[in-house]
Amino acid sequence: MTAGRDTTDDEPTLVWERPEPPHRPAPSPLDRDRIVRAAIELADADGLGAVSLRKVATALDAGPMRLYGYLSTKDELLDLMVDMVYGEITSSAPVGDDWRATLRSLAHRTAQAARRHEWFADLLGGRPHIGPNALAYMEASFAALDRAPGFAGIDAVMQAVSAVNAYVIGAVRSQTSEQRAERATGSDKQQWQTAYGPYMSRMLATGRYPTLVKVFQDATHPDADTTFDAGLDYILDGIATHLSP
Amino acid sequence: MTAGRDTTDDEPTLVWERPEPPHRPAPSPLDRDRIVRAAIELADADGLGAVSLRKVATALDAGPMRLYGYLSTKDELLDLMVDMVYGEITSSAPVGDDWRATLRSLAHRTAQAARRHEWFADLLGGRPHIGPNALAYMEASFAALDRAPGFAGIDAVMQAVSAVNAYVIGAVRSQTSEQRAERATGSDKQQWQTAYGPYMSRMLATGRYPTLVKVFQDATHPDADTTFDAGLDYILDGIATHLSP
DNA sequence: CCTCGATCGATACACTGTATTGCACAATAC
DNA sequence: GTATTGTGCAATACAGTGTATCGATCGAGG
Repeated sequence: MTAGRDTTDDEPTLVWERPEPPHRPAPSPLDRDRIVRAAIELADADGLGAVSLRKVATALDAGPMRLYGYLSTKDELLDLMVDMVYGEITSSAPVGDDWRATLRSLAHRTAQAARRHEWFADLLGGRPHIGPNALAYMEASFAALDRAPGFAGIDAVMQAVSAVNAYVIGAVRSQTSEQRAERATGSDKQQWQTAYGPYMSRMLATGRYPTLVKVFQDATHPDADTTFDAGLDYILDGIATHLSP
Repeated sequence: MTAGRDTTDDEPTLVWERPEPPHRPAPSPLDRDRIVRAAIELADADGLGAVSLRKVATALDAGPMRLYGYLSTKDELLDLMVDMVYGEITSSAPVGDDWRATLRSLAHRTAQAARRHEWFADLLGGRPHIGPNALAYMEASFAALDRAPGFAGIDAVMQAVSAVNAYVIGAVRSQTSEQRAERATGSDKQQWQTAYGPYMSRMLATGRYPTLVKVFQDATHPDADTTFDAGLDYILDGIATHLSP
């Protein structure tokens, strides 16, 4: 009405059909941190398998190839995700004076982070972690032991750190595996029984695993935290007993 | 010549062009073990990424879909691969009377198997291992501690086994990661220096990692076996000191 | 000899990571 | 002012993945 333009004339009005710029629709500056955060959000919600460059890109209103301006490969994205979690772990790290307390705190924070980000365990230890935050994690561990008395030289410190790290990696993986199993059965033990029960019953009935039968029957399966702490204490005690007096 | 048959007559001679049956070209019975072995061969040679159902199938002179008669999913194949390695580990397992010797032996055999099969570490601990050989591994661990004096009940046994397993998983992963790094640099330390050297130098120069600097400078980096054994001893000692007298 | 049921191959589909290509704009040179 | 250059993005393309579906072909049973 007002302008008197009808859509019957299609050719000239086509210019009106483009209220948005043909290209560059608000390019949305898009730095690495936003990319990594989007990827982590996807992974937290739907698992590592849901992290594809296409999905990350569309979550940021961009084409897949756009990411290659900030990343050179998908593995690099995964590395950055891992390092961001290390950032969560080392942020506000308590600088205790006791080396055992410091290592325990780092281990606990790692386990907590792995509970928040189930995919973390899948990436942990798979390739060298040398991002800035992973280095900060290592620095905190080494520094705690380096300050402590009794450690005979830097080599002893390194062996202790390696041992604790190995344990944490394995324990976190086990914890995540258990967490997944629990969640997959709908937080209901009955389904697990019906899913794996027959197989396990058949296996245990073969008589080849007498001790496992006892374990299944008698053991009170403690929660993951207790097991995690118990193992951690084994290692820390083992390290402590090897200190020079 | 001899038979006087020319290829100009194509129609009737076509039957000679089929020396092999049109379908079922020697169906090659193909059981699960052969499939798993082929997959392991591929993984050993070119890594886990080279294990695709198509490649495994063609290695067995079969179409990809043929495998689905024996496997229901690719993850199942990976599980079977893992369990076959557990079979290598537990085959001819020494039944020592000393629980520490038994656990140490199992750990060492695991580490050796992981060296033979670099992909093993990637799969280790990622999902529950409940194959027959993995169960045998667990049975051996549990039995060793169950026979041993000093363990107060099956719960103590379970916590000890969990701790050792977690350590072994993490240590094997670290070992494999290191093995890959060494191999990737052409078994030459110079290349690693030029590849990651600049980045590491920059990072260490920031002054945020003073202890890491010391470690890089002063530490004599021992071989993987020594570190592995040292950590294992920490755990075993820690467990031993927690025994009831 | 014929039919039925199982088995296997071919095809197809949605999806992956990434190389390449081409185009629309910004900034620069005259 | 116009012409040119360069840059960054999107579109396209490709090889490869796991797996569902569909026919054809074979053996066995009547």
